[in-house]
Amino acid sequence: MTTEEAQRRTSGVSATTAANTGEFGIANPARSTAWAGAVQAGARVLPEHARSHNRALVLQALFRAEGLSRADLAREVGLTRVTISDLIGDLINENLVIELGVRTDSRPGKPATMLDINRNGFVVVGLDLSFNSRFRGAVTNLDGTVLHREELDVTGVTGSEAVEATALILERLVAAATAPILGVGVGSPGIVDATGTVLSAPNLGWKDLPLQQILSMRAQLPVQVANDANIAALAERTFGGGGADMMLVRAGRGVGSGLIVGGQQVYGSGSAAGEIGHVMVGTDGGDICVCGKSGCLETWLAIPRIEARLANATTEAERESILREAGERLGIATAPIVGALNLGEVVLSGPSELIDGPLIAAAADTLRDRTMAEFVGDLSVRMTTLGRDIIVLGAVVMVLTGQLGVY
Amino acid sequence: MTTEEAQRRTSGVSATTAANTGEFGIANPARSTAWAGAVQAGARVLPEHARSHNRALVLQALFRAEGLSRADLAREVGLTRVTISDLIGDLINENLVIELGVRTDSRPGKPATMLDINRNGFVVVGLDLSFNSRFRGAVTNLDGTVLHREELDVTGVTGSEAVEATALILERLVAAATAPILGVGVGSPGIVDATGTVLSAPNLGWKDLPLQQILSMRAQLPVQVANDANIAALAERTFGGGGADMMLVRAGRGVGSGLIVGGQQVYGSGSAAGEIGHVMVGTDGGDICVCGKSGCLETWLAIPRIEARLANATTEAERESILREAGERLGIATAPIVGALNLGEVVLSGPSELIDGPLIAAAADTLRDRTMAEFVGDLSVRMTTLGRDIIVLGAVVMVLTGQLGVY
DNA sequence: TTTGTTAGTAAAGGTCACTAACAAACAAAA
DNA sequence: TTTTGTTTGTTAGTGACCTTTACTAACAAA
Repeated sequence: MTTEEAQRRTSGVSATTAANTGEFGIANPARSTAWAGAVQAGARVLPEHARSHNRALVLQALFRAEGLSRADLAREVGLTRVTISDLIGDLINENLVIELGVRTDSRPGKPATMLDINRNGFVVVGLDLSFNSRFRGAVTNLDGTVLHREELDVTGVTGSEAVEATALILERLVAAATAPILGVGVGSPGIVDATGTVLSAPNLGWKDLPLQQILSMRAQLPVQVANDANIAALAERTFGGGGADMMLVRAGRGVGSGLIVGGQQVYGSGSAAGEIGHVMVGTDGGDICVCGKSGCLETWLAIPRIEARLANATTEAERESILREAGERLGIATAPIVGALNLGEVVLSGPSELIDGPLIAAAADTLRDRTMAEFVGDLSVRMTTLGRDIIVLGAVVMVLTGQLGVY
Repeated sequence: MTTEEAQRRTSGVSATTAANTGEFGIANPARSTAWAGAVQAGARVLPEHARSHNRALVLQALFRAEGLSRADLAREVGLTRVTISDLIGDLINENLVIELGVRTDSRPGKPATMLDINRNGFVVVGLDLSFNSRFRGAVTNLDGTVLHREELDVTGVTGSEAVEATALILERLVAAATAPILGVGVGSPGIVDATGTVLSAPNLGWKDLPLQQILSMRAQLPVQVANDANIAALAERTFGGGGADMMLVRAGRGVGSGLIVGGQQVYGSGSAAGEIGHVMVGTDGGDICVCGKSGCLETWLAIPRIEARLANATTEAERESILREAGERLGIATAPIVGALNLGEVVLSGPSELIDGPLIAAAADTLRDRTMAEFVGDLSVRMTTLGRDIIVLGAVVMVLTGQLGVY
């Protein structure tokens, strides 16, 4: 690896950069500048943690509204101009923030120096392993704007071959990066624990696979791995305008979901939050599922199942009835969740030609019928606006949160 | 009010005590020493916030394991002995911590001075407004040990009369306090927002009632109000051995629940989290509910409904069948919630002669049948161990959390 | 008596954000 | 044009906080 490559491949954020350019060195540990990182259950807090929290706040403010001056930030965040200047000084040194020049509009006082996140100074790599037959990945800037895409056919590929395929597409993406890589985010199907170990992903034949560790060693970069539907919820929250109490349901080969409760991602007692595909819906039977039960949500909502039913439909009315039934079943299954968590939003992700129409309308109707209007009156049931990139974007959010504390 | 009374009634925790003894002064604002309080969305963090967080950690450690020395605390919390000594100095000055004497067991080195929370130095007042015909309340020490109880018949009492009744029982409890009162916690039925305003409590005829503000003014004490089932979940978490991902379902006149997700209480987008009584269960109809729908969870699980059905049962088998059906319906309704949140525990609260038996067994069976064993394999479905005091204890937890940051 | 260990305190040092004060740069009024 | 007032960003000094280092007190074991 040449020096330039090392330069490009290694995030310049950490002060330990120089030590990490060796091919077999240890990758940068994920910097938990997010406050949440410091305040995990029963962790002491030092002034330096306050500093990283405030630093993350500044970055967040710059993320959300571009074109802020130091004084603007001071007002926004609540710190003094002095402290903001100090923090911004650090951030500029780390090349995370840049000065855009003086504010042009005419008003009294010294003209302000406009600042912004260095949106193109770093890139993020996002990987989507959720499709059955192909892995997808992208290089994005810090905005989530896709700069480069890669796809890889993985039909029938499982086990360690699938790991190799993941490493291969990651390698290609890393090679395509035009700026230092802040980190790598991976959305994997199955159950993924907090350490990025895939506890179980039947489709890929993975069990207790420490994917984060493997990829991090290979790429010499900070890597974060999480469940695909879960990070889709993250993406919707950050880039799709999702609220603080939200559920994202993803219909594909199977059915999964991700939950944001009180602004926080839900992980669950066994890292299996969102796994609603094999919850039985209703009390009137249903088709047999691969899991052995009858009438699982997946038998109603999985895309192959819907397509199979639609294949027998001859009229438009039949087609609509099939889609409405799928939506109804989704409504029946999610009504207790929406009620118990008092969710404000249910967002759907999947092929829009099937989902965005009678299905989603029926789901909304059913949800309203089966819950108390007083509690869920302003419930919004809608399609995601992020389309097929939602997993990749979720991976980006994961990296931004993990490395910069931005969310 | 005499000086002694003022002394007793006012928490000695705050440095502003002297200013708050006036009959019509403003009560101590709730001290948010908890870190969560300081780190609400987008709040800057100063070194002093770190201090209060660490202080709360020390208090928590002392709460959980009594008989710790300063050096033990240093090891436990991760701060140095010097810092712990400093924090403990403050806490002893505020009478929140006491020295128990030197450790007696024989080991090398200087014998340690044992410390403990001053468990009887302060009391907490808890109020339970959840019963239809009577308000209940208790004075407890910081352990949650009940020192004194009060009950008040409120059959048919609603609206402002119910507020007066609440104030009356609170007054009696305050008069019975034998130590400075740390704060007052109130568990109210209905929907209660973060400011302690009862947005809606049909049974009591309350709507947009700022109960926390009213009681706080009357009693000149910090008051916190929340939904009854929600704080029951808090109680179960702190005093009942509940885990970090847990649901507590409370069957009474109606059906409510409280959720702990990732160790945090769930509030919901409209402060209505846990309201599952009027979620429809199954797809095969059911009795008409007061809300107009058919087959709401309440029509299956509310105690009056169960009792009405049992009145017609002649044999033990019939009785058991009725209870099993109620449990099944509970299982059907909660299965999607347990699956989506990957809960580790479902705890029931209510009259144990009805719930603790076929009902809970059927609920557990149904939950396991309708979810994926792989995800909820170690799901525990059980009765609360806290009995009728659960709401009062929840109120205590709320005060401990709000005033001391302990949870 | 000596040695080693543990508890708690004291002093010094570094980090962090604050207040106060100031120069630079501008608009608008005089 | 000069003066006044406003806004920005920086410098200097202060206080809060936790750490490291160093110390004394008190004990067990050899």
